[in-house]
Amino acid sequence: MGSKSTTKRADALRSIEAIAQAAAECLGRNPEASLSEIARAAGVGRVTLYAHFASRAEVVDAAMSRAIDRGNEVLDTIDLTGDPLLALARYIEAGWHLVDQARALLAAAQRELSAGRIRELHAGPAARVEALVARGRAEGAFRTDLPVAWMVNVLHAVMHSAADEIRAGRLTSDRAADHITATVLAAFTPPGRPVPEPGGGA
Amino acid sequence: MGSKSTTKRADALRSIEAIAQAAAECLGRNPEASLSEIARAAGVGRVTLYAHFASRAEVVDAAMSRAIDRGNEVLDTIDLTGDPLLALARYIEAGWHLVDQARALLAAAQRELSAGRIRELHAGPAARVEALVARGRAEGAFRTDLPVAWMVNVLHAVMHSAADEIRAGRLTSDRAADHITATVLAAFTPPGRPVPEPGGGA
DNA sequence: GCTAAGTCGTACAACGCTGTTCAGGTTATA
DNA sequence: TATAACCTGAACAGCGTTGTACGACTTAGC
Repeated sequence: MGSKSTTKRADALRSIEAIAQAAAECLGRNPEASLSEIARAAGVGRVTLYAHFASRAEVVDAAMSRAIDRGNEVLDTIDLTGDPLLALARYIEAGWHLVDQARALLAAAQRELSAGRIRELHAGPAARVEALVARGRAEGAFRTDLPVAWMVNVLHAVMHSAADEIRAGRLTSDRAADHITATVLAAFTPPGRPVPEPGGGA
Repeated sequence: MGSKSTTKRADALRSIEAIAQAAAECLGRNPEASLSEIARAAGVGRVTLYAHFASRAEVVDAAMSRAIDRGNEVLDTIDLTGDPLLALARYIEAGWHLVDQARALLAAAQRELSAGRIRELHAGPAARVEALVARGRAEGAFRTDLPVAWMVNVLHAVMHSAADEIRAGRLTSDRAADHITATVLAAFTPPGRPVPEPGGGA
């Protein structure tokens, strides 16, 4: 069943895409954005939105899925092998603003979607970062006196913190990655070992 | 004018206090808590709430002021002099959960109050922490290759992160302060210098 | 060019929240 | 104990949101 339902008009597919994209943008800015706002941002009537998505939850789910996919695409282009310090620096450089947009979206999702669905969506990208941290610990590059989950959380917390600073006008976008990297690499350094010099390495 | 209005019944003062306290609690849990919810939590009728506060904004302001006052009281009991590392550890130990409750409250305030009013309320406590960080830098205990504002932000971000982890059930409350301290002290260590051993010091 | 799929604006009902009014009951305070 | 201050529930208007229904228009696809 469902093999013939592929008969969607190109017109409709374009609308669905526009809505999902607008939803990701609007909810990324404000987790409480209304469906009217999203429809308007998509250049589509509010009724049209309801023609494709039965409820608000479905719209949020679509936006979330879209953002996760985008994130996975970006993550795929990053080399997370080799020296864990450099790998982490590459991850931060490429992903900090992407991770930030996902946060507000996540806030919307947490009110609209089931906890299981959220875990299901979030699991993929999270696993890769966890693996990187775990490898860094195993190779002696990162400290092991704190849980992996805690370290991953710190990493993301500092990324979000940078986004907040930018929104507040206290930090410029081009310096964000350097600040985050310097901070996190120091936080991850094993006790007793010297903190790496920023920009120094290789 | 207004000199005779001191004639408030003890009854009324108790209600106002109960409402402010309930508001701080409810908004601390959920920034979108309705006034009905707050009134119910205060054990007071919704109309009574409007008898004392003209608008939602006034309730939020009262809750925020209350939380700030409480924070200042706690901060006053903490010795922020001496070794900056130990002072920072003392600050974290005493204030991390207090700072966390203030966050959700701040989120409510940012939607209801003017930016100026928020700065006015927030300035006091923020200044003390900034001073501590600045002193630590001047004495060579903390790194100086990152802005003070950024370091303060990192400190708070990691505190909030701990609160999130507790809510998610991945961290127990009694270990939070140790994790935060170990992480932040490492993040603040000047490049090239060894990160302090957790619990080591004095 | 015909037809069905898609879109549009308007309008509707239902809901929850805010803020106000009113009439009647309770309690502090002098 | 008298009285004014206080508290209360119920009820109302106004607003924005969600979700649905309708009739008319436009467009994709054969």
